[in-house]
Amino acid sequence: MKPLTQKTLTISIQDYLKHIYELTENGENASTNALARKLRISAPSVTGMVQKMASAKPALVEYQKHQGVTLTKEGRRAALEVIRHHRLLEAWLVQTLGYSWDEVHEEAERLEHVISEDFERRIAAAMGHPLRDPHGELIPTADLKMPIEDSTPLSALRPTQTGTIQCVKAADTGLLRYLESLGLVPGAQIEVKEYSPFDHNLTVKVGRKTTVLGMNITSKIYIEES
Amino acid sequence: MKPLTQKTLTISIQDYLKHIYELTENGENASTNALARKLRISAPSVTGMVQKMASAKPALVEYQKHQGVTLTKEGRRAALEVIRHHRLLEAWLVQTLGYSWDEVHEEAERLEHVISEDFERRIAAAMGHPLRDPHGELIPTADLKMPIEDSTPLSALRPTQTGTIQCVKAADTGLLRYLESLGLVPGAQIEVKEYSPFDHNLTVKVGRKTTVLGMNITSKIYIEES
DNA sequence: AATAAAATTTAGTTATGCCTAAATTATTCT
DNA sequence: AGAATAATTTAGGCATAACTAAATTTTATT
Repeated sequence: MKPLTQKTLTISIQDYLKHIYELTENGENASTNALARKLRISAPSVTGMVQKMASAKPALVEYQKHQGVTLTKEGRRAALEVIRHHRLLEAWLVQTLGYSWDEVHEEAERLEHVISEDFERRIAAAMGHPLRDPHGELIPTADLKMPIEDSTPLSALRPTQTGTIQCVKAADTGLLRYLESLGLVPGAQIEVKEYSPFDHNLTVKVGRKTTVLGMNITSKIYIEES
Repeated sequence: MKPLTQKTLTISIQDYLKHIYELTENGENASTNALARKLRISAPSVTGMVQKMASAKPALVEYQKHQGVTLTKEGRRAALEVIRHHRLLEAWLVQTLGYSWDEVHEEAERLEHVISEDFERRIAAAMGHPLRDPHGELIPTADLKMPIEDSTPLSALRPTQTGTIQCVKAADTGLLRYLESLGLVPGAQIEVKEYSPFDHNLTVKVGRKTTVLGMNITSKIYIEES
């Protein structure tokens, strides 16, 4: 008996659902292997749990051997509930406790599983039912529909095109701090100056700063064109 | 496979510690049976876990067969940490989200285990480092000392004595609502009118209301005499 | 089409935290 | 003190969610 770990590193069903949702947003099925990588557990563990979630009543996922998983209506609702919690919490932490956008993710990650529906309603109301979180990500509605994102990845823009940053799809603290230092935050005006066909790098101007950005970044920033 | 319960109703070490703290506040050891009743699990389960907590390094409790449990310094710190979280959260939920004092307990019960030290610091600072929660219970300090409670149980007062309600030690929603309807909330002035030696009932006057209270209630209300 | 490589599942194991039933130890009563 | 009762622990078991190693199925290559 050493430090008495307990706190079983068991992954909650909610986390399974959330990650399956993220993997299937593009319409594809999520492979059990991809899920395993994302959840940082072994592939057999995922297969086992996915089989249970599929044979639960009501079923949370659809699953066929070697075909990967998708969410059922039930499963999707549960996933959107967690995502709504997460994003409302991020907004709430920033607005009322002065967290910065690079600090909120971890905290929200833990809180999202334990807040009540009452708590959810109260913070949503207190903030005037926000549509997006501090990164600009859309917040699922109270009736658990995901609004449609109409902005385009920065990576799809070409020189002379301009727009407003709508959303930055990233959770990593270091990256977020870096992007903020460049002014690459939701609401910022951006103009594409140059495009390099070799590596798909874009040279962009934000405020009075000009920066060269790689695909790894431009694919994560979403723009409302103007 | 039915509704897929998961969410192991496993009791966290933090909860064990919190309940042991509550049972040993009066200086006595906590019996494993009393703990079992409080945690609503079987006595053997408690014995097993308590043995682990005692042989963990660092040990969280001291335990000898048939002698019950007490907290070690480590264990007490961990317990006070959770209690501090709980009470700060209750205060914060009331102050910033408009919860009433009878609604906060459950929510705080779940949140207390997942908030970060950073979160704790932020809400404490935002509220100006409150000394008591909405029920008047003392909040352990940031360095994890429990302040000393200097008020007396209402049950110890006798006619003509007066004072201010300092603290109401109750968590039950119904009881709290009832007490609030009688004006029996922290800060209220109270005067003892009559004492019944048979059943120890007290007749008290709060505001312009006069009420007869049984021991079950008077033992839970703490008064600062005046 | 056959074979090699990769992805995925099955089989079997482990650790944990709970349980019930039985055994033991402590306490109370006459 | 001795017997009856109550409190507590030991023993043995079960369920769950993870794991590794082996088997199988799918996909890619020649």
